[in-house]
Amino acid sequence: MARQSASASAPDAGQRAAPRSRRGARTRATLVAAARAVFERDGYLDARISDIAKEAGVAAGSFYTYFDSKEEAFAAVMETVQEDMLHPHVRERLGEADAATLIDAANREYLRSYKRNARLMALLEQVSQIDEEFRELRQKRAAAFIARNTKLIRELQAEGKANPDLDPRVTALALSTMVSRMGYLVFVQGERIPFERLVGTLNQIWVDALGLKGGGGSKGGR
Amino acid sequence: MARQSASASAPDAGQRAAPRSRRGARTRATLVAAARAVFERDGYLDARISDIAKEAGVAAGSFYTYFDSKEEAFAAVMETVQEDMLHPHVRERLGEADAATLIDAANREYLRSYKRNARLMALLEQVSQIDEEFRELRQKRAAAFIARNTKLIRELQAEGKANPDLDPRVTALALSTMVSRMGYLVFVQGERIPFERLVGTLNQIWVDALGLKGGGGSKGGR
Amino acid sequence: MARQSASASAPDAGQRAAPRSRRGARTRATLVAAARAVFERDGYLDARISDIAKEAGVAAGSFYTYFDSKEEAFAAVMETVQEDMLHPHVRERLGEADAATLIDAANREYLRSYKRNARLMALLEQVSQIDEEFRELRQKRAAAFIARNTKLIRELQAEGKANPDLDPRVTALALSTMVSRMGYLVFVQGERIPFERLVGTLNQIWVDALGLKGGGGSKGGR
Amino acid sequence: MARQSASASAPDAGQRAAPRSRRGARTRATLVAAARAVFERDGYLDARISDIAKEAGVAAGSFYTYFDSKEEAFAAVMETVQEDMLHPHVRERLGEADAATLIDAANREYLRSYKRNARLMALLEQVSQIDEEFRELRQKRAAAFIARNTKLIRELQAEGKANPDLDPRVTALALSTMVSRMGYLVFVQGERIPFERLVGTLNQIWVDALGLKGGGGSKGGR
DNA sequence: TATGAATGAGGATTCATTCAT
DNA sequence: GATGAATGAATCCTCATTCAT
Repeated sequence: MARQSASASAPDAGQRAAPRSRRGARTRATLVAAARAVFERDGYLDARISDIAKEAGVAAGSFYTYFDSKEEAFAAVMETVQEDMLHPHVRERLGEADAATLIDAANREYLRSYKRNARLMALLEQVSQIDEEFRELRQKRAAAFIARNTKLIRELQAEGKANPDLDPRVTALALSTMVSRMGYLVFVQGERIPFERLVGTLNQIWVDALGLKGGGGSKGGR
Repeated sequence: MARQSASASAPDAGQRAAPRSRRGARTRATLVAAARAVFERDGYLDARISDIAKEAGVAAGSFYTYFDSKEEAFAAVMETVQEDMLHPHVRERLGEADAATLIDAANREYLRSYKRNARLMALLEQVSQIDEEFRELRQKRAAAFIARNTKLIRELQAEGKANPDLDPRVTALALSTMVSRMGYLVFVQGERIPFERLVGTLNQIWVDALGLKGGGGSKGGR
Repeated sequence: MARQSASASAPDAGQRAAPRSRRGARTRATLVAAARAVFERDGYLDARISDIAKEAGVAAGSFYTYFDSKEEAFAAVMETVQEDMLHPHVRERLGEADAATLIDAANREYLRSYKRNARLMALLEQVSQIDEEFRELRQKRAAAFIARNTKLIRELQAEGKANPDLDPRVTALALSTMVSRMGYLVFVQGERIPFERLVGTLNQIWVDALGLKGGGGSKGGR
Repeated sequence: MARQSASASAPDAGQRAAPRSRRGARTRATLVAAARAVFERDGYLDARISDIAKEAGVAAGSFYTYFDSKEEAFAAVMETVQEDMLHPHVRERLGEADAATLIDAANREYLRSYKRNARLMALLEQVSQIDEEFRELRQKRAAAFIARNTKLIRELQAEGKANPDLDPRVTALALSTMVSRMGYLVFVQGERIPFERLVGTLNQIWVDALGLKGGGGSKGGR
């Protein structure tokens, strides 16, 4: 699994030069935090630049010292969670665990971080529907997950552990999308499903869909 | 399965009285068609009332003879596809077919109509991120599907045909969401998957996830 | 001398459609008059759209019903004086007068209309230094004069009445420019020269420079 | 002809004290050069203080160590060409040459320096239309030329070499203005006239307009 | 002197909605 | 019903100038 630097998938074309003084860096950070607060409170569309500045306690014009536009400020906010959303490195941590364990860890990890950053995920979902650039950003991120899972399915098939009839890419797409969307439904839309039941059911669907043989069916929301 | 009148799930608070004259009805229809065209062309946010009026060949003010707002016009547009999106009554048509056949028919039907109305589905997705009212509309629609599928799973479990360990509702949610989201990915986002492979793979995941016994596994994107 | 329609040399690309109602036409005219007043009072750069609207007694936004920008409003103002500035048709009026008489009439006419429209000419001069589009407009206008005078000199040379050694175009340029610039100095900059002395001196320079033979040297600021 | 110190005609009210340190003098010079470059590149109106500072490689605030405003910086730029634009002292150099020779030398000299400093002359022309102060500066400069030429015409008339009927001042104004404006047309506006033809034609007009007797008519754009 | 961040006044512009004809 | 003009609230954004370090 290739490591991806957080900044690689961020749209950073046209970003302002970093502040040159310590004071500037501080102000910029304040603005990013303020932007996050305002975005989460008002939503992307209703967030006004002047409110972000006010929230940060700076003059309206100072916003433009650091960002050219609301989009750029939003991108800066998203960068602050890149690290947390990207991660799992599940495999490295688990070593040579069996497939079901791996899947459980990945789903669990993913949904946990979805929960942690639910408001921002909701925002990204919203902004993706509004701004082409962020639609692409989101897609690129998703693509990384899909690619990883496609590879996983291929390997399991090669090892004779998973149903060889499946199209690895389409299956990975469907199952990944399912997990991601359930995160949205539960943590953003407020669909009431206990965390363990959520993870367990999704794990089970993965395991059954892949037709995993051997290994522990011990997980699952049963 | 209860029939739902098309208007039942539409937000109809504040809707204007229907036009009384024949001319009025014609103008209203023209405006709805124009609204659809403009929404599909420019997206919801960038669609201007004046553009809709222009597209319809009427004066800007005339828009307000029939709608109070952009939202209302959008609702009117969505109503025109209700019938097509609401659908399948698969069961009625198929009679007592086996579960796999039923599932195939339902998924196939759903994805076909998704494809047919892709641009509007994209719009609904967009508007749902912007307007609370339409978020609810979409959720209500989805709820109808989920309820139906929950019931289906319960019945299959009762008949001993499906894995009794599954939580019927969570499973229905996950699998339905998966199908719906794949429709979005393929027909809106442009993810390139051949139709039969798409349907086949999704069917297969349903069948495997439910642990269906007996009946035809003949379908499937293999 | 070819007739030129007033609109031919005006930059009308991108102009708004003409008002469709009588009321609209009235408001537009009011705005043009207000724009002229504000431009003359404050100069082009300091004229604010909102002041023009206020002067016209309409809401700020109404300006944009008729013009897209300050430039367009200025163009509309200039069009109202096109007719007056373009004209002379001196020759038609005078018939076959001798050259000196013709020159006197042309210069006299030109300077009179310069005086009448001095404030607008000053504005055009200013705007020409600021806006490329109007620089070209002014140049095109000047070119019409130059062309006419070039032709006049050629004809006089052909008839043996003017110094054949002169380059007709360069001479026409120099002499025309001289008249035009003197108009600016006297009527805009406020250089104090009595009108008759101004016209007389310029006529004399034309006559002497062209080396006109025969005909009346009776004019001249002597 | 009275010598004029370069600074005499510059608006020096409010000018900052000269830099005291050697470093200061260097920075100031850098800023003046940068200002010239930016003015010539962007025009006066579009030139931003911050761009001048950037061009000079100093912080924005440093600009204000040396100038109070854009106007003052522009004045400083103009001062650097004063010497070159201020003229010829033709007479001193030529001694008692005849009038035609004198005129040729003056026009030639003037147009040459106009060509050399065309971009700055264009700027001065532009700024004169924008800033009262510089309008006056330009007028004062022109006045010096006019005065000199008025005097020249008077002397020629007194010596019986020039047409005694001419109003010396108006004639000087018209002829000087003509030369200056032709410089603008050719070197700024890009009117295509070969230098010798330009000078020759203008000389000829001067000679003919003054009715110069005796001396060489050898010059002229023939 | 130099730095570069912070300030904030000031106008442009858009468009949903109203309304007189 | 239809018209299309009029309204004006609501932000955006720029950039000269100041000032703490």
